[in-house]
This record gives sequence, structure tokens and C-alpha cells, in this order.
Amino acid sequence: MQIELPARLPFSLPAVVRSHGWIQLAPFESLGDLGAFRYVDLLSSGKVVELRLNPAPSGVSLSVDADLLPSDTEEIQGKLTWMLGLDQDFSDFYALASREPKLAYIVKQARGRILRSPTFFEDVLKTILTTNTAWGGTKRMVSALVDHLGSPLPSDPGCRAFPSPAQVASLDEDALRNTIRLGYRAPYVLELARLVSGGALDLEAFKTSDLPTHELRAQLLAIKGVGGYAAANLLMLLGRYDYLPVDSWAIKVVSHEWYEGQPIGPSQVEAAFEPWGEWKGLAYWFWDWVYLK
DNA sequence: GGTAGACCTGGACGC
DNA sequence: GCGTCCAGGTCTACC
Repeated sequence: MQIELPARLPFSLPAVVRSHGWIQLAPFESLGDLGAFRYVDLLSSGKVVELRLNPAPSGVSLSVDADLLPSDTEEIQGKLTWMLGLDQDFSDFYALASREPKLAYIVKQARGRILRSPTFFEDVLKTILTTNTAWGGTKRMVSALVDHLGSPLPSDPGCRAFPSPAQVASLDEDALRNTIRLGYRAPYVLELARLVSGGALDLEAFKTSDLPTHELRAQLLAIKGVGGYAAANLLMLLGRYDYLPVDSWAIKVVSHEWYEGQPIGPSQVEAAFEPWGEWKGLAYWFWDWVYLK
């Protein structure tokens, strides 16, 4: 099956794929420099399918090598619309960014969308695995989860989907700690998986919630393992940009941008982007940093 | 409300 | 090859 999914323009598949590191985490796999990628997905019907995405003139081209029911196709289209932000509108942000030399490039390059996982459970779990570790550690932990627990792709059993909450909850804390090697994060991941698989926590509802951002943030902070940095990152994935994901990297780049590399704290990072209001997260994310030149 | 220490792993470094 | 130190956010206990 091959279909084309339209996107609200301007749209750039490479811009979405390169928006952050998710493309490097299983079961995503980049397929070249033009934004093409594949993703192994477990559908609600239980089928495991490989989704292949390529750029197309009006959005993206999807190919799936599997027999699908209409309900499967509808589910896949809905997931990809969310993952790639196909219907997101950044015109208000672009109007502001076009007047800021450090952000003007994003309009030309159609930046703004941030690659998401199909489920918010996957994004929350992966975000917890980004905290207090190097990026290599995050990749290792995610790969171990997928390899040990994910459902295999029938045509290539070596490739697996991201495990469902029930699949993660099927392991005990000791196995998550010592086999998957999540370390001290194991009880956080297990509690999250149990809450979601048991129905006590509806993470998918976060996607469409109309709660004010500060209330949504409070609910995210109630998840064990999610602190201020992780919550801000997750809010960005939900399309809420009014909190900054302040980590050691943010402090470093802001220090070099405005404080000549001198030691600063989180409050200086916050102050630097305060004028951007509801767009501060995006302004920070796509800022053309002096430090990177 | 603010702060100190613990948590766990991998990488860098010195020997 | 081995041991030590450090970086990376969050949680808990304490003040």
C-alpha cells in the first residue's frame, strides 16, 4: 500500500526528522539525508507493520508492505499525522521569528515541528530515559527495551516495535534494572507502564487536553521520573511551548550566547527567553547559537 | 521553598 | 587492565 499524506504548508520532512534525537532511537531508523525513515509499529489490531516515509510534494509518502484493513489504514494515518505534526500551524510563531535574526532561518526551512512517537506513552518513557545520562546511554536503554520486549516484524523478526505498556509491565523491577539495564530508573518505568496498562493513567488524553499548560505540567510532574526538564520537553511534544527544558546544555549555550561563557543558573536561561511568551520553548529550541558556530 | 546527597551508567583519565 | 572521577536530572529527606 502506498498513499500520500498532505501536510499544512510550509512543511519539510527533513526538518521534522532532524528536529531532535528521536530519529536515532529504536524503532525509528533514518533512511538517508532527505528525511526518509522507517518506523516499526504495533497496531491496536495486534499487527506489526513497517511504515516507510518519504518526502512528497504536498507532505509525505507512506508505504506499508502488509495487508491492512481500512481500520488499520485509518489508525496509521492518524498516528503519522500526530508524529509528523502534519496539521500543525506555526504562522503566528513565524511572524515573530521572521523579525529575529537568530530565528529567521526557520521560516525558510519550515522548522517548528518536533518529531513525536505515535503514543505519548512512548514519548514519556523515552524522555525519562534521557534524564541523568549521556545520549549513548539513552540509545542503549531504548534499544534494550525494544529488543527484549517489542513485538517482532513478521517479515524481519530482528526488527521490533516499541513495547506496549502491558509488555513493559510484564517484566519485574529486577529485570528492568539488571537485564534492560535501566538502573535506578527501573521503578519509574515500571510504575508508568503499570499505571498506563491498568488504565489508571490515560496518557493519550494529554494529546487533546484543553487544560491550561501549568495544569498539564503539574500532571506530568506527578509522574515519577519526570521533573522540570522532562516535563518541559514533553509539553513541547504536546505543542505547548511556554516552559523551557532547562538542562546542562541549555545553561551552556545561554552562557556563551549572552554571558561570555561565565557560570550562570537556570534563572538566566528563563530570563533570556521570557519575552517569547507562549513560544519561548520553540524560540530556545531553534535558536542559532553562537556556541555551535 | 530551598538544599544536600543518593541514585546508575559510561566515558575519560591516570597509573 | 584497573581504579577513580565526573557528568547527566530527579527524588527524598531535611532545614
